[in-house]
Amino acid sequence: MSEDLKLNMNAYLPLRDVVFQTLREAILKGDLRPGERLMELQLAAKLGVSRTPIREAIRMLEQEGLAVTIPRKGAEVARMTEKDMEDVLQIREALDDLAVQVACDKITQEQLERLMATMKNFELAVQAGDLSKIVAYDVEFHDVIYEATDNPKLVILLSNLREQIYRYRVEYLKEKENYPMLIVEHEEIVQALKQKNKERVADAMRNHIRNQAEVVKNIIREQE
Amino acid sequence: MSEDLKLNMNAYLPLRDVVFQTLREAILKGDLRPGERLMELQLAAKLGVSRTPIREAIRMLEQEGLAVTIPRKGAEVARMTEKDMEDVLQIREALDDLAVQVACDKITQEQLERLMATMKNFELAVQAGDLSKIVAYDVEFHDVIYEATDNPKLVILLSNLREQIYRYRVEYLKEKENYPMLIVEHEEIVQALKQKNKERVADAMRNHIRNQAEVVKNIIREQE
DNA sequence: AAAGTGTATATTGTATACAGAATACAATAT
DNA sequence: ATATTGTATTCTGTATACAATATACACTTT
Repeated sequence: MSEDLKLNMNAYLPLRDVVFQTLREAILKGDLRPGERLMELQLAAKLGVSRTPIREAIRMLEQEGLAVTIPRKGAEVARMTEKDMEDVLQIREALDDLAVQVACDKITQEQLERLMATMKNFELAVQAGDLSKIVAYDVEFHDVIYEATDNPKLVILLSNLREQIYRYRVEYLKEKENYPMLIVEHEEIVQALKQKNKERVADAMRNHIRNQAEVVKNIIREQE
Repeated sequence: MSEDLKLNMNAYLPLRDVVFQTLREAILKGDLRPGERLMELQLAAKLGVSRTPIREAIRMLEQEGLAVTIPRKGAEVARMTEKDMEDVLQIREALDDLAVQVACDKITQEQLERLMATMKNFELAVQAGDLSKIVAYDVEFHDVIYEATDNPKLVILLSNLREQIYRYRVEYLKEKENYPMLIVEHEEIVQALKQKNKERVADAMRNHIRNQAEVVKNIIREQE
């Protein structure tokens, strides 16, 4: 933990939430590395708060699968083996499959338009080579589909799964040569959704997820 | 919160874990009702601990979807509308479908035997009319299948979903006339698993879950 | 050297104190 | 009567103090 974590002091949120968001982002960006210990006093000092909100934020990170705590030993950033990632991806595939099929029935015209707009923005970000926008629009693309399911619990679950994958996937998105395929895959998904063709949309999504899976697993394999 | 919650003082677990288990069980058994406020001081006094472990336990209950907290207002036992339950069941159906298909490939001979033994125990418990055993063996039946997936993250997710359903389903299990169908459904699942017939096993599980779904939704509808 | 023991230190676990926000309710004004 | 304000009270949010445990490391023993 070499970097200066800094709180984004949003006056009216409980500190635990602010701390949670801060630590979460640090983990996702890789500033806090897998296996790194999350020591309460240290974090409290660094963030200028007491241990109480730190502890509560850590409990929340556990929820998300981003931290693991061993009683009387403390918490650390969750490590992920290739097997762990395979497990997560297996679940994500099943739920994304569900999401996209439900979305097929329920997606509104307005959501479809947002989806296309997001896809366009994604392409523009790719052309501009703006990594943070690329990531943001990729996330938004999938979020629109998730929201179209009209199942908030599913949205939360999928966001959570994606989060666990993304902290490795960011590496992948740095490689420009991967963008064209992503764009094609997204377009295929949108086309299938427009046609409300469940089989096609499920195939397209499965293909998209599996391609991600390969890449992410390679990254983990390299790290290990 | 009229009943006396009592801690099961397991010397070496952090109090937050003991409190968590205690509150969790109280919610699942219905001793703490949906919508009931979880007030820190009150709970702390009742359980004979300070607010700190109570607060952390509440954060953990949030994880499980059993509590909801509103900043500066406090926590309450999560309410569930029929729509919420439909959302949960939709997810559970997808994941149980995944679980049972993976189990088809991976289940070991020993696990199959445990499954049959559990089914037998379930039937005996039904004959004896022992509700707590009926519930326990029903849970175990599904747990064996979950574990056969060799995907611990999936096991946790499914246990969590089941938990959200079970606190309503307990009502249903009190009605003896429902048992014969449960037994038949379980048998069908085991048969299909033995044959490693993925389609049949998926159909059987889907049927089992959907029947549950109807019952649970009726119970909620009555409550509302 | 290797294994074990003792002690200092670091870290988590728990209780408590205090500050600030939400709530309930009475008093007042409209 | 209804709405509004003020105030007491209850509750959460946060910091901090103290206790219990784990860890590291020097020291002893074999």
